[in-house]
Amino acid sequence: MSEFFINIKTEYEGELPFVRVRYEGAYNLAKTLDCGQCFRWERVGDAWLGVAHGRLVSVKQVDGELIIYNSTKEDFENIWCHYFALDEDYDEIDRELLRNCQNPTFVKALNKGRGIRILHQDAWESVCSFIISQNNNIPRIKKIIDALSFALGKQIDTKNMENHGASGREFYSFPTAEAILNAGEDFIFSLKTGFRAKYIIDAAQKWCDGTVNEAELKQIEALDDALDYLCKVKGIGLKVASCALLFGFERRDPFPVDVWMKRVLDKYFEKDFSPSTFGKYAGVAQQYLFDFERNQG
DNA sequence: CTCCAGGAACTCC
DNA sequence: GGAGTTCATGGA
Repeated sequence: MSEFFINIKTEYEGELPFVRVRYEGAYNLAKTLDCGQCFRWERVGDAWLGVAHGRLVSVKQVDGELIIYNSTKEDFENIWCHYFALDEDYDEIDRELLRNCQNPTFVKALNKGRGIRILHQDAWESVCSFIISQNNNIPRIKKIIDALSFALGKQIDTKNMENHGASGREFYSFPTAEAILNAGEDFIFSLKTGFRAKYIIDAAQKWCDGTVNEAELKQIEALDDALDYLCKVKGIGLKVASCALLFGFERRDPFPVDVWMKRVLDKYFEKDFSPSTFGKYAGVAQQYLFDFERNQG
């Protein structure tokens, strides 16, 4: 995969390292970071500032390139190339989806949504974030995740990032399961998590004691088995499990069905349509349809 | 005031 | 095994 980007080199803006990446195929950074799959990015001018995998970076898209500030060539190869899905061939993914489904609304959604990519987020962060997402709206999900991170995460150095929106601010990594478990349910509840506090604690408990093991879960091939595995956690049902697997466990076959997706399927698809029709990239199709129903329809 | 938000557990039948 | 209710919170 790194041969795609063989010519990437670390450049500097003052003492701030950055990389410039010419990507292959369609890429829509704004939609990718603002389509509801992630909750820790904010727009700063023409760039996006955010924390992922315990690091603070600023990203912008310009003339067929992504520029990632506060990243060296090594960070790019080890973290950001995969995180931003720059190592995947979305032209091929789109072709595969269109081979499997010619529903006119889906074709329209794909054409409008082309460039959305599914990030590769941290597994625990995905599990926890989508527990918080249940019966909640995106602005408030972000608030709660910020509060959790501020209270229990590790502070991140903002050195050299002052000119990218970090001036006078503090940034924190997403807290580990251990940190959340140690904080206790009452504290988690005090961060306005509501009825989800006990679910977050149960997830942290099972993550820490090995009942839910990231490596083990990633080994499971059958989607239904992986969903069942995550549903061992109280507060994780089919939809949250699907999101967590899609966004945090390297899978592209889960198809999360939420209130928006129910509307789409109800309005534009035949009654007995199964999302498995989309095949191994069903999750990408879901993102196109989600974007279509929320922002285009 | 009511309704809703990237739902899931619980309680009935 | 479905249908209805409940759960915190905040914004529209």
